[in-house]
Amino acid sequence: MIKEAIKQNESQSLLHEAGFKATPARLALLALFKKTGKPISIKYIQEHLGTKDTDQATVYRMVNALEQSGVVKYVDLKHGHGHYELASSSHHHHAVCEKCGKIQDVSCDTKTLQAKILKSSGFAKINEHSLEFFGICKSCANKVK
Amino acid sequence: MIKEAIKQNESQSLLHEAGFKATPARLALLALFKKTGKPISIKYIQEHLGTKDTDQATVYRMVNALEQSGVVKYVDLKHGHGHYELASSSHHHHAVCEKCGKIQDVSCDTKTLQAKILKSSGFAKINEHSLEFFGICKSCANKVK
DNA sequence: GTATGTGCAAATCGTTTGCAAGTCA
DNA sequence: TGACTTGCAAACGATTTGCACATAC
Repeated sequence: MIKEAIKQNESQSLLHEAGFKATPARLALLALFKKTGKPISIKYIQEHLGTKDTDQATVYRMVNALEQSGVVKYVDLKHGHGHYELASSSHHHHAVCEKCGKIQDVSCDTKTLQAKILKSSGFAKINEHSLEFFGICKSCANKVK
Repeated sequence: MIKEAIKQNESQSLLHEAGFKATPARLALLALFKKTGKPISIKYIQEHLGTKDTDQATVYRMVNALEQSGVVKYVDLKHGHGHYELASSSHHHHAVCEKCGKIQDVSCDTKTLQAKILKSSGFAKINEHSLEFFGICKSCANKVK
């Protein structure tokens, strides 16, 4: 598949540019991130990486390395463990359904928000912020009557 | 001290209303929350509860119980472990200095924010949100030149 | 007196690390 | 070849749990 080949090359370059070797596990990880498009857990990654098991330690190491180089982003969804997603997509946050766990992207006017905080907090610089919403999605609301 | 007595009675009623017994450890915990006024860690709680050591397990149990009854709030400051603060104070968020760990309260227009999200997310209800800022406070910025 | 709360130790969960062996460039 | 990666197992820190004892009401 030409399409697949292109995608793989993209990932390969991405890794090389970040200073990493393009190993099968890493390519599979990036493909998984692209495929799901949502924040996923370490466990989920492990179970969906491919046919052969990739060690937990390796998954953690890959994800941490990619996080430090800015390729992926850590997200805390209050599930007791971390979630990660590709950082490449535009800046956004999440709404998490407390019933079914469904995750919805939510846009965010970063500049306004951070500028406001900068003023009121007395900080010299705001590097980043986390913003997550927790509630009930419509389909769950309907189910429960 | 009359003032102390009043405070203790307040805490006592608070606990009773939430369905808990007013044990010394719990009263001390509430007093500590009131005194510090900032999100604190389990470790900090353990070390500052009073003269005699309170077991870790007890601290966790107290804090979880109080969280479930809505008396305290869990805050994730990306320190690798949870922080807690009294929920009674007005709704606000935090700016955390990545250098010195200083925590600054930040106000937040909850209604506007949640209403906006409600519209754009397609959720039936938003129960809560987390919003934390990470940056460099002024005194750290000055130190580093 | 009885339901709750506590201390202690062991268990569990998520995550990190040391080291020897394997792989990409 | 040589630096970077991986697997495995052990270590680790945060949090939870089982159980016998202690305490608030």
